[in-house]
Amino acid sequence: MNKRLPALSKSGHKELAMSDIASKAGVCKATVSRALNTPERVSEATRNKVLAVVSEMGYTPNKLAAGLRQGKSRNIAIMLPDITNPYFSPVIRSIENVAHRRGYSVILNDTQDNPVLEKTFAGMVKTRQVDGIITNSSRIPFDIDPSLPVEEQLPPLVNASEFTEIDGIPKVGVDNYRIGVEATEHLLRLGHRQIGIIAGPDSINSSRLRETGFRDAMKQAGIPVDGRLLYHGDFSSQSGVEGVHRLMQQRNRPTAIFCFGDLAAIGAMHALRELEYCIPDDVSIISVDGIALGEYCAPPLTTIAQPMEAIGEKIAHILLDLIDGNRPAELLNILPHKLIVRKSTGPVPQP
Amino acid sequence: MNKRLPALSKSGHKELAMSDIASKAGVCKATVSRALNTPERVSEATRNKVLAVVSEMGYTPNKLAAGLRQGKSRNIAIMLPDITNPYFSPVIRSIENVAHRRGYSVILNDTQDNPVLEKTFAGMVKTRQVDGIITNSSRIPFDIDPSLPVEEQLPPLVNASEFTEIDGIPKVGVDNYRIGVEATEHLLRLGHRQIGIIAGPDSINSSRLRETGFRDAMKQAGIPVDGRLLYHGDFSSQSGVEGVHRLMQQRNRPTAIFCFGDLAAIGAMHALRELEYCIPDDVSIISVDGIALGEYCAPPLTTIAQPMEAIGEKIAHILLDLIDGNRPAELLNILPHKLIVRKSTGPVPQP
DNA sequence: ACAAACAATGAAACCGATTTCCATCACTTT
DNA sequence: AAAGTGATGGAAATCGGTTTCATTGTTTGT
Repeated sequence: MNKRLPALSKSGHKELAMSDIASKAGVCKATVSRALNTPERVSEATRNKVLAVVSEMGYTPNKLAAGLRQGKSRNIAIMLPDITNPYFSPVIRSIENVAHRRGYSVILNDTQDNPVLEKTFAGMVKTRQVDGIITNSSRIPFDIDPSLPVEEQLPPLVNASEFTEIDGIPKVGVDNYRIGVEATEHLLRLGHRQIGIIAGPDSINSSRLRETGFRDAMKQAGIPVDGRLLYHGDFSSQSGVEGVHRLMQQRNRPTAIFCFGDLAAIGAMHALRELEYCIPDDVSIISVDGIALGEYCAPPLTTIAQPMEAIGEKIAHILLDLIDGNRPAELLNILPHKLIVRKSTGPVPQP
Repeated sequence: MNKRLPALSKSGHKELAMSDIASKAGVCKATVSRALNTPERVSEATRNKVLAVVSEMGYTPNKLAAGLRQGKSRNIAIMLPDITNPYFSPVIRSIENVAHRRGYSVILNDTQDNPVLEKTFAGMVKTRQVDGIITNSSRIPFDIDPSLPVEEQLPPLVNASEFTEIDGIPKVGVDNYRIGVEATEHLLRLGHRQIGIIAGPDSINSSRLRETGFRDAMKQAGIPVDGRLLYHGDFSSQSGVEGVHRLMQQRNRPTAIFCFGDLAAIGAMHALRELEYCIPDDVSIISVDGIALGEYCAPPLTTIAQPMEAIGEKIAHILLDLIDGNRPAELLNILPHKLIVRKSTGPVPQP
């Protein structure tokens, strides 16, 4: 039927191969490869000749071929539960920046927090499509045999933001327990005693840790925690709305709400405004993340900011070091968070 | 010095190759390949035997090798000016979804709107790292010879959101002129006569088009456009703040502002609140994009929403079709936008 | 019953780089 | 002057698949 065409590109000519450069320059392929990759191993004269031909003909080596030979794709993958959460954007951006500087490209995987998809994407390292993986999940998408050392069973892997319990895996993130404590302490300092939380799912580590920090800070201050003031959402704005509805209908209404993510806080503030509560005069709101938009909320959001850029850079460097065969100096990398006090928190209302 | 180790993986064993499966199954490589890729070309008995060995040994083919032979990486790249803009997230997510369903992975490139970086990333198609590219820019990062047909000079490429003037390139986006017209008409319908705009850079096509739509709608209504009510920012929230400062200090203050992006609108609303203007009682705000957060603004943002998911899907399908050698039915794909009226626009204030 | 068509599979070429191994050749060194 | 050293670069192996081509055995058609 349809005659098979020779493997030509659309424009009708085959892509240049290294052998074309070699013959044009009157050397062999190996020399071209050396001139390009290890210039010091080739005489200056030859190198210049080769390089001239290369740029004259506009040659670019085929990375798939190089990758096949070297067993490296020079790609890394980043798996995230939800690319729509603005928390991730700056992290991704700095990962991408570092990767690019170090000669790697970044493949993005939105897993929707779905373990099946996580496993699928994790397969990309077996297929050599990527050399390493960044996960933002408390699950790691590989089966490990607990009787053997973890490092020997895993590909280059960095666990970011959300930590697995498994040891031996490099982790980069913040101290969620301290964040929980400090957010609560900020509210306590302002005189709040009825404090509600809009947490994340209990299955999520960072959420549990923040909650523990909250409880410990409350206990420290000698204030009993009212279980009805604890709402578990999913970090979304919508869950912030629902959390406020739930919390504000309690007899013992909170005068302050600690949201476990800026997105939820934005939803919470929206719901409070709709219910005609004033922020912070009736209810204070504090949250965690430090997304750029927090500054433009009504009122501007008090939040504990995570150093997203620094996190991204650290993640990328550790992963690429791992790929280069270098274990990181520290397995657990906790980066400093920072309380940013804006207008959404204020003194407890006088009754 | 350091003895070169044999090419073993960390866990001390070489990755399985197709030949291992072949010998274990008592067939040749070609048959394994066929059993995996074109099962109908292999007898049922052989196929089952091969598949059994494959799953028993946990074999996954090396995609770099396949890619090299086929001249395809099964990766696509998406270049964006700023991954931090929440407009892009849903677009990326649906591109990624479609790509995944069709067997492709997505490489992300944050170009920071930098033409040099754009060219660098565009090089990924020459190196065979990706099979096609999605650009969100009015520049295309390839040199084209105007005397030759465009299609023959370019790799599979889809131009999204921001269009180049060059014909012959598949484009997916919205009708920015109509968006400009309709946003303006909405304000006119509410009785506004002094309308300001916080536009994007004049170098950006979509911004110019929206501005033209705005001007035409004004002319249609017989209202002269006051040049001092036209502010050109960069779509950022900060530029929204600055735009408001500029616009509200004019003698002829606007009673409504049309922002060319939700992020800018959020900044604008923030600045208005700080200056103690009421929205929409003193000033109405309308914008374009339809990011999720618009619903949670104070007040909720009236905006002309772009169908981000649909855009992403269309982009991905066209690009992958192009890679498969199929030209799209339409080069210019304009998807329907939708005015979402919320609380940030209202009738013109009575003086 | 015999040619033609077809299905199933193996052998080998191929994709395009990198890397190993080896042969030169020019210098030192003794 | 012989031997050792280092720089240079070519030939060929290699990475791990896919695809072409040839071979064999089995149907089908007349």
